Amino acid sequence: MPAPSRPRKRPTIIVGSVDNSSSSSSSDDEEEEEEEVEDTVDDEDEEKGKGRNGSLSGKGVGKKAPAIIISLKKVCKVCKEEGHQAGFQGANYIDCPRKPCFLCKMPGHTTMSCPHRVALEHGVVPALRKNKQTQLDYVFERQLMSQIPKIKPAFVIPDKLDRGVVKLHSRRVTSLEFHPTMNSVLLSGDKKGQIGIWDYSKPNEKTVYGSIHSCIVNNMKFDTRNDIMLYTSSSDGTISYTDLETGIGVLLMDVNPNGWNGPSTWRMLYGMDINLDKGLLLAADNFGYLYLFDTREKVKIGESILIHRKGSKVVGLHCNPTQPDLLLSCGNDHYAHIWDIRRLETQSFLASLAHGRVVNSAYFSPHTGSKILTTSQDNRIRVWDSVFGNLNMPSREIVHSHDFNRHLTPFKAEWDPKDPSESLAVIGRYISENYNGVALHPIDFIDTSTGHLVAELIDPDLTTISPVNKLHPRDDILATGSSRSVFIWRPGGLKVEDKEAERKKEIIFCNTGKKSAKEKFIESDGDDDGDDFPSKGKNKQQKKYGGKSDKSGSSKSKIVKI
DNA sequence: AATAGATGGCCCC
DNA sequence: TGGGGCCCCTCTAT
Repeated sequence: MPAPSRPRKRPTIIVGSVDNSSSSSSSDDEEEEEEEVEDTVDDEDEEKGKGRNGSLSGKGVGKKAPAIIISLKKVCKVCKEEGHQAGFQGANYIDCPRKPCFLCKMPGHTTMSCPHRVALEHGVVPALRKNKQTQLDYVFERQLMSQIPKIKPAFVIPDKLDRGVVKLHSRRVTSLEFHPTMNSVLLSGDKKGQIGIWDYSKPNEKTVYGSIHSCIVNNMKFDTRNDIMLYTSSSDGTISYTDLETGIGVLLMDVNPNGWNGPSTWRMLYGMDINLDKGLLLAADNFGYLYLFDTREKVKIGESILIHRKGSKVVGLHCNPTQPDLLLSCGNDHYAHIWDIRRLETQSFLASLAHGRVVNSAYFSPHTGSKILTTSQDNRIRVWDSVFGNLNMPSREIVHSHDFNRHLTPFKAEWDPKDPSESLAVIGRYISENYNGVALHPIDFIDTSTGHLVAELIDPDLTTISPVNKLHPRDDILATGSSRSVFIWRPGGLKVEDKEAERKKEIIFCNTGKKSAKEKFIESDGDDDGDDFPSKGKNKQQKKYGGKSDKSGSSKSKIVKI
């Protein structure tokens, strides 16, 4: 894949004419809103003006400098050139036409007209050439793939959902994990290091532990042999092993034993996974190194191993569910690597999967472990159908908007662990769509075997981007982390069990009305059913999306089948 | 109500 | 190979 090229640097900002007679700049005849800014600079301010732009001086020579009027012409905020403007117009975002498409990264069109956005399948791009099938592939397909039924899970079928929301965190949610045995217990980690526990069947059962980590909780894994215990990795450079009933934990590993010596040396732990068969905990840092920990003996094993480009962040680690010797890693060096855990040395990977940009996540498929699903910041989800086949090229690339703004948690396409065909994945979408005058960011269900967008989940009260999503291992339930909120979604029919909590709006369940599946907008309805979300969000939403004030305060959430 | 600031990747030198 | 400047459909606090 050609790496998407960023366009070159643009000329510096035009500060306009230093002319106090005519600030009118002729050709702005088109629109009602003349966005000309006039700024009068007098003597003392001129000093500052000089600092920024030396050319301002010299005009007002000699005596008292005349008032300087700076006029800013209507200019594109992206490329700083005149004649067009980028940004929101109502709930539609207009791209700068000089930039490559924000979705597929190709030049010549904008997101509005991108074929991948218009297409129903939301843009599946086949791999450039078909994987050549080897004998191994045929054996593999006959023995393994034949056992994989082609049944899609039920979750994507209903078009009405119940929803629960809770705001446990004071910073954005960075990780989610369902409890392995207690069906309604969800864990959430945030940017500040706090870990929340929420039993969504008993809305008042919420706990937040604030002193386990001091910054971003990047990963949470249960000790499935003793599932009140939780392993967590954090950007504070530690691995903790915490008793969830008491919140008391053990510090298993600290990769900054010498403390803080500035950001250039501070190690942060991103990827982490547990290898149950081998009694191993694997974690990796932001400088490319892998650490091994013996969970039985509670000791670190050997020295750290460089597994990605030196100095680059290792973002994710995943152990193969069926083959304990296989490890998958991904990182900021644009690669995902497959490793043999028995032979871990720098450059000793079994296979290397190239990506256009940073790889946010790489996962083996949940049952057979034979497929690989990756999410890369080049706005592509990639699927390799067989780890035993040709790994030079992905089997499919799916164009999908998740090239994230730096202030968000990276998007990760997550398998549905219940899907026996190992094809359904969920991932939040970055670019918004205009839903009846409101810009919303859906959560997408994608059939990775075809690239089709199977369903998209929207909710008028979910106005923020939802980069963190997890499907329940057994139930038809989706958990979403969006900004500081945690959402639970499930097919309709839920009984509200706690009227008191509902009244206090600590948790909100809403039962949505049935709508035709093809409709891609939200009905506006009255705010009388008592299920509306705190008004703060709503006001903001109306403001932000430009006073068109379609009353979109409905709390209906729905999955729209395409 | 407007805005700063937190923040990471990437490109250039 | 390291540092500085810039990217620009966020979100929140002031």
